[in-house]
Amino acid sequence: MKVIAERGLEATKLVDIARLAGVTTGAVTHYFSDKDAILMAALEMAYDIMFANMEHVKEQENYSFFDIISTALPTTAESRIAMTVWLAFWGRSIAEPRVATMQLEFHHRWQNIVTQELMRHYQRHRIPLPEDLEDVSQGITAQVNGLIIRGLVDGPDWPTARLHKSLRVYLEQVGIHALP
Amino acid sequence: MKVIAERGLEATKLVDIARLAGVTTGAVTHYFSDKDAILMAALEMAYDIMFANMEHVKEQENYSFFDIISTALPTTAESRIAMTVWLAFWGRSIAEPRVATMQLEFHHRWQNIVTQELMRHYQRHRIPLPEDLEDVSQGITAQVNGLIIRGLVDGPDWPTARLHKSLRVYLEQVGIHALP
DNA sequence: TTTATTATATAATGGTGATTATAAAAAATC
DNA sequence: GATTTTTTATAATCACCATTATATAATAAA
Repeated sequence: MKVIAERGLEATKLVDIARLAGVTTGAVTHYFSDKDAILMAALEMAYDIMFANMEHVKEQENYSFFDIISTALPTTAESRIAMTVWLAFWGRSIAEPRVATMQLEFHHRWQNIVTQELMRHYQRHRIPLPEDLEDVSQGITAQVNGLIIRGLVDGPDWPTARLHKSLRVYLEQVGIHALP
Repeated sequence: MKVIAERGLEATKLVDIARLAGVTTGAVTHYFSDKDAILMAALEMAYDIMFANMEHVKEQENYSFFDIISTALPTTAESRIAMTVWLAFWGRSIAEPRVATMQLEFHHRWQNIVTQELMRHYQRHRIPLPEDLEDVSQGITAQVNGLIIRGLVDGPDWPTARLHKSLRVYLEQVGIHALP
């Protein structure tokens, strides 16, 4: 993940991965069938980290919908790397069906969590569920995806505070306040 | 652009480009300094097409804000190819500063047009400009970017109608109706 | 028409890096 | 302690493809 996030997907060589891990290519190839398997493992790990961060928030007794969603934003060094990997693979999913499948699979998992947490929010605050719950959920995801790109590419212009504010404003516009 | 959109950025060979153009690599290399120059030209062309589409809408006597920004959505074969190229290059902009610079440059150009058209919308409909005009504009861009990704990757699930509806709902949520 | 210039094709070169093979070292099993 | 298995390193191979070079064809200029 570190190599991909630093060098980009195409410039990622096995030697670089090995060197960063403090071993040689022999050690790396011993554990993976081929390079593709390594790259796919990196993508999988990126998503795992994101989901783990969400789970971590859920463990708190009082968390808001915002807290859950904002874990996807590239605001920490760790999540920045993870989301950079995420972004790097979109280009590849154009041509490689296996990558596309994995991206979609994880996407739906994410989408489900968002919808679920959205329902929790409404119920907690005694707000009747909107008819277009699914649409609201999809809209939130689109907004978050857009913000992730901004945060990654336009880093200096989009520090954590701005990303958070932007997301908060959006959620308020669709009637979701930031309270736990 | 066609080759990139079909095969992906990394799998794009000079031979493929030449073949699709009906010539050999000799003809291609004669007009470009190197492969990178070809790829950059493709990215530039993708943006040019998008901007041209916007200009085309502007030429109509009655157009809405929605009409302008919906041109970015991958709803036609042409815009689909253009936006696929756009997506493919995000991954590359991680590591290659020249790509990142170009992407940012074009992004700001796009952002300016959105802000401008947003002002036009408010003025046309005698709505006072909101204080956070810039934020609204940025939010719209984030939403559109997110929808572009969905449309490209989740194609069958996100046909033109759904993309349009989703965008329309978002705009209404931020107080922008779809009338010309 | 002749010559110069440009366009295209074909072929040769060379670098890069994944993959594979072999060997040595380390760890586990007996 | 001996031997098998696993791990890691080093080296060799091999394919791929951008780049360069050379040759031919087409067009323009004289």
